[in-house]
Amino acid sequence: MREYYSITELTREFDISTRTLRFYEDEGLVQPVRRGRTRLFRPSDRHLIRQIMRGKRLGFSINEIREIIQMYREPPGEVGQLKLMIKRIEEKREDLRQKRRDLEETLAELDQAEESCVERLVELGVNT
Amino acid sequence: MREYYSITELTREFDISTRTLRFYEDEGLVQPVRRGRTRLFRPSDRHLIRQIMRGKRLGFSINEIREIIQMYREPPGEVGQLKLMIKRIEEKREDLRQKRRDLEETLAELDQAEESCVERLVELGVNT
DNA sequence: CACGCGATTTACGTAAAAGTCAATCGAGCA
DNA sequence: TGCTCGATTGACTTTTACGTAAATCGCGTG
Repeated sequence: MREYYSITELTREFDISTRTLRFYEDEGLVQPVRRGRTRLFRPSDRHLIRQIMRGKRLGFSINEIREIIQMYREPPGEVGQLKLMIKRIEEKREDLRQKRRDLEETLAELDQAEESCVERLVELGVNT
Repeated sequence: MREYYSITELTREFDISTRTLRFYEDEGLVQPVRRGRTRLFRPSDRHLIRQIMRGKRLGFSINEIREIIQMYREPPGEVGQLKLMIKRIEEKREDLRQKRRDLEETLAELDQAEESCVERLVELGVNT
């Protein structure tokens, strides 16, 4: 496990720009340490970036991603906070289950669309 | 099956604004017919809106949604176009499969996060 | 017919998520 | 010391997906 990653290493790995990583830092999503002014990203930051990219692919906004990331952290110590956290986690999970239904429906429709295309090709006598 | 829906009916059903529906019309996603200047949405438009909302929840842009919707239409008549269409459909499906992996991973992590919270509650001796 | 009310059009505004550009910095090295 | 090259900072710009406001239209009702 590497100790530090440079900003350009990570931009290449995740195919994003330096501007994007700095934006995520401004937004408090990652907190690279500094040597002078240069950012040094640790494995934990790298892991966070991976989670951010996942969230982006699923269509979550930066704020939603921030909320999700907070859920992965150590549970709070106070009972009220804990119960609130559990409620929020359950809400996010319901959100994801809706996305899953949307996803399966879309996949099914695309399957059908492809089948129609293949059928049409067969009709046209194309050697598949 | 109703013949026509008014714009406000649909804004209520899908919880979106009239501006949004007009925007989708400008973008060519729906094509309501007109009585005078008033838009009349048909069941097919309503179905399209349902598909648009699904796409939005999955984080697709308007352009991507437009592409997906085109895939649902009648297959093209020309062989080259058909093959191209099949290729595009396969790409979109790979996209969706990635989203599904992202989704399952996120759900798993949220499951774990909730479990941690519940454990913590038990430690604190809270009657669940 | 006047009125109210929903719908339309036109145009400008805005928030989110970066992109872009210019100036600057600092570390290594020849 | 001068140079290069990657990194940083700050400011401004852009794109997407609508929001909002103002003026207008037209239809049904009293």
